[in-house]
This record gives sequence, structure tokens and C-alpha cells, in this order.
Amino acid sequence: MAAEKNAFLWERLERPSPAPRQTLSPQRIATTAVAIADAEGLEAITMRRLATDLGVAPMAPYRHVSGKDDLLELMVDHVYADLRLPSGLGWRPSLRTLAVLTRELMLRHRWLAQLPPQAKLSLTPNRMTVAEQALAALDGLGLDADTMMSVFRAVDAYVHGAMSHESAVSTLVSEQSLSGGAELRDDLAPLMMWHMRTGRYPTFQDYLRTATRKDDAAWQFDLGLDCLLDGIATRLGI
Amino acid sequence: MAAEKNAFLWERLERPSPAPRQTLSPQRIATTAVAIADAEGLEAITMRRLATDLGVAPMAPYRHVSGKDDLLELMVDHVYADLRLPSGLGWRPSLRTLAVLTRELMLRHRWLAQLPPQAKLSLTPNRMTVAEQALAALDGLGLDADTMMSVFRAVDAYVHGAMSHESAVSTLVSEQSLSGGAELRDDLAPLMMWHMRTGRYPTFQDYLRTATRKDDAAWQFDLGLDCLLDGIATRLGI
DNA sequence: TCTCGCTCGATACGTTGTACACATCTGAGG
DNA sequence: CCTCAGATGTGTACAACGTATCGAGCGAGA
Repeated sequence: MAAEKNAFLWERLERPSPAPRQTLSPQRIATTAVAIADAEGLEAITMRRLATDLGVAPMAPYRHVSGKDDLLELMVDHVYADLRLPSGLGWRPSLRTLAVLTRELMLRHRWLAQLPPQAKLSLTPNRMTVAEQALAALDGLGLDADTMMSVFRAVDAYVHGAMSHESAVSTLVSEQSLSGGAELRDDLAPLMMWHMRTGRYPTFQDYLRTATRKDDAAWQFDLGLDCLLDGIATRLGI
Repeated sequence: MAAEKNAFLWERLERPSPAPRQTLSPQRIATTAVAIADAEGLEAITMRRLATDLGVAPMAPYRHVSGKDDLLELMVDHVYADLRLPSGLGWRPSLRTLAVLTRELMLRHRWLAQLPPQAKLSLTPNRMTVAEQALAALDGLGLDADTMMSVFRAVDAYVHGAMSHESAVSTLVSEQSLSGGAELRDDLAPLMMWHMRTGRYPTFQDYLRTATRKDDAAWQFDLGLDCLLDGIATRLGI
């Protein structure tokens, strides 16, 4: 594993490259991979496909990333570079902005919410920067370190959970709208109908009949988020 | 696709099986698959491995599940059968119990938090029942249907997001503690150290130095959950 | 009893991640 | 300017995966 003998991916990235052979670089690999995933989804990310789009032999990228997991981390770090919080806003606007910007990032790159969990866990520099900024926004309010981190993680957990759902639904809908073509929600709706016909879910059925914002994902996201922020404010007295 | 010509998996499951050939059944398939995933993780789930453990040819399970995705849905539904809320508790204890029981379920089956998102989305009967119970607990409080669903989904999103993180960490730690053997957190800690040595994350570093409950996942989970429930109560006036 | 349809077995194909050995290019030291 | 070690890209190959396909065996209704 040639790429691994020099410690961490991030460490290698920060020293000047000893041989500027320039046809391939972590930057170019990340950009290309992100373009593929944005256009065709996470399942289109293949080491061979990546190599093809880079105009290079299948095994070439392995000189720069130690494997597919490494590639996914690189992609995550690449897109998180776009996520920069304005500073000096107070804890609540900071956390709210963080959540909203993260949502927008995940809508721009729907594959972000579909990554395998070890890739979501990855401690990449740009993700560390986001965490640092969020923690800094919570500093100096009289909270102990554990509480600060828990608050940040609670918001992060909500955002990831909500977006995992939202982007799975939107991916499913767009997939079948371009393949089947006939009816939108061609998979979900009939299955839901079948469940309803069993009569076992009366409250759920009421919801389906009377709800008017079933497709307003932003409204749903904001409601949960504001509840969470309200609770943080009242419970912690900040 | 023989298994698909008869509509939904759940529909097939509810009619009496026409040929009681009994060597294979969705029940037995689900139990066996869950046992594999519980013992060896999600990546051990292979159609071939499943067939081997069932004592059957590799393609045999395809008569009962239409593919791997179907298998994962079956597994999800199987374990969610254990999740039953006590009724008549009021909305807040109900939602809290739901969250805590879901967390325990996901700790018992760590693969639940690592499923690909389309499997998390699956509308299985037992998941529908959980949703029905949660919505019922929110009924009659003067909330409109959209708000009820959003509240339920907010809690669900928090639980999934938090457990996705928690179970990824615990999986990582247990994996390397049984493989590398030397140091616990052998992957995470040195990488974190390296990040800290860059000096770019002072607030984060303070956290690492002064925090005392870094490993108390239950405490962190409860704090975020209680904040969310507080916020729901105050913002919606219930 | 015969036959039909469901169940399971055997074989095989295409795709994936990646190990390995070889060829080539680069910049530094003579 | 030449050479040479090491970094970089190529070609080939393999094992494992999901699953399509076809044929054999069994049970139940005629």
C-alpha cells in the first residue's frame, strides 16, 4: 500500500509534493469524483469510472488515495470546504446557520447523506474546521466542555438524520421519474396505499388525508431545527 | 424476477404460503440474516453467506426475497418487531420512550445504523406501526397533521443521526480492538492528535483536555433528546 | 395417475476493489 | 550533460460479489 506508508492522507497533502508529475493530484481526483457523484449518484463512483474520467489507467489513482474509503473521505473534505460560518453571530444564529448551510450542502451533493457511516465519521480538516467554529460559537457561555460538544453534536445529529431521510426520498423520486417515467412517486405511493388499505394505521391515514405540507421539506426541517434550538436555549439557560 | 410478480414483499408475507415446502421461509431467512449481521456486522451479509448459513444453494433465497435490498428490508422489519411502545403515556413520555427504545434496538443491532439510506427509508409493517403509535401519541393536542408528522420526524431524525455516529464509533473501536489488539482507539486517537498538533483547533483542543464524559454516549444522547423535547413542548405550547 | 407450478440446485456472467510486477518519467548529484 | 534512484502511471490478474438462467424434484388438484 504505497500511499499509506507516509502516515495520514492529510499529512501527505500538506507537504510539497516531491515530484510534480501533474497529470494526477488529490485535488483533481477529488474534483472529478465529486463531479461524477453529483451528476450520477454515489453508486456511479467506481475506481474504474474515476480513472476513466481522469483519462488514466484503472490503478493510477491508488498512488494518491489508498483505496475507495480514502477517496470518499477526500470527496467529503473537498465539498466541506464550501461550508464557512460567518463569525461573531452569537451561539444561536451560528448553530442555525451551520444547520441550514449543511442542509444546502447536502442538497447540492445528495450523495453526502448516503455515504457509508465510516465515511461520515471521517475527521477531515474541513470538517474539523466546522466543528471548531461551532464550538467556538458556544464558548464563553458558561457551559462545560461536555455540554458544548453535546449541543453541537445534537444539532449535527438532527441535520444528518433529517437529510438522510430527505435526500433518500428525493433520490428515489428523481430516479424513478427519469426511469419509469409514468407517475411520480411510483414506488412509494402504491406501497403506502397498500399499507393504508390494511386499516391498521388510522392516525397515519388521517395525516395523509389532511396534511397540506407533505412535500415542504424545508418547512419540516426548520420546524424540527427551531424546536431543538429552543430546547437548547431553555434547558441550558442560555 | 419470480418473487416480484406478486406485488409487495409484505403482501406476499400475509397470505398463507401456497406450498409448505418448509426448508426456507421469510421468517427463517430474516432470523438467519439478523444473526449473521449481529455477530459479524453488515459487511458479512452476503447472499452466498446467507445461503450457506441456511444450508441451501446460493440462489435459493431469491425465491423469497427479490434481491439484497429486499433482504435488508426484511431484516429491518424483523428487528423492529421488538419495538413496542407502551400506550396511554402522554406525548412526551411516549416520544422519549420511542427514542430510548430505538437507541437500545440500534445498540443491540449495530448494523441498523449502517444500512444504506434506501433501506432506512423502507416502509415495513413494523416501522409503520411505530410511526402510527407515535402519531397517535401526538393526536388530540390541537396540532395540525403536518406539525404532528414533523415532530415525529424530528425525533426520528435526531435518533438516527445520533446513533449513526455512535454506532460508527463503537464499530470502529471494537473492530480494531480485536484486530490490531494493541491500543484501543488506535485509528482515531493518532489522527486526532495530528489535527491538534496543527494548532488550528484551539476550542476543540480545550474540549479534549477538559471534558470528562467523552465516552458517556448515553448521557450525550439524553441531553440532546431532552433539549429537543423541551423545544417541542415550548414552541408548540403542549 | 398425470400434470402443473412452486421450490431449490448448478452453472455462469459481468462488475467490483485491489494486489502485483513492469515501464516510464523526473529532478538531483556527479 | 549524463546517470540513476525513486516517484508515478500501465497492464494484467484474481477473488468476491449480486444475480440471470435453466433444469430437476416435489406437492397438490384434475
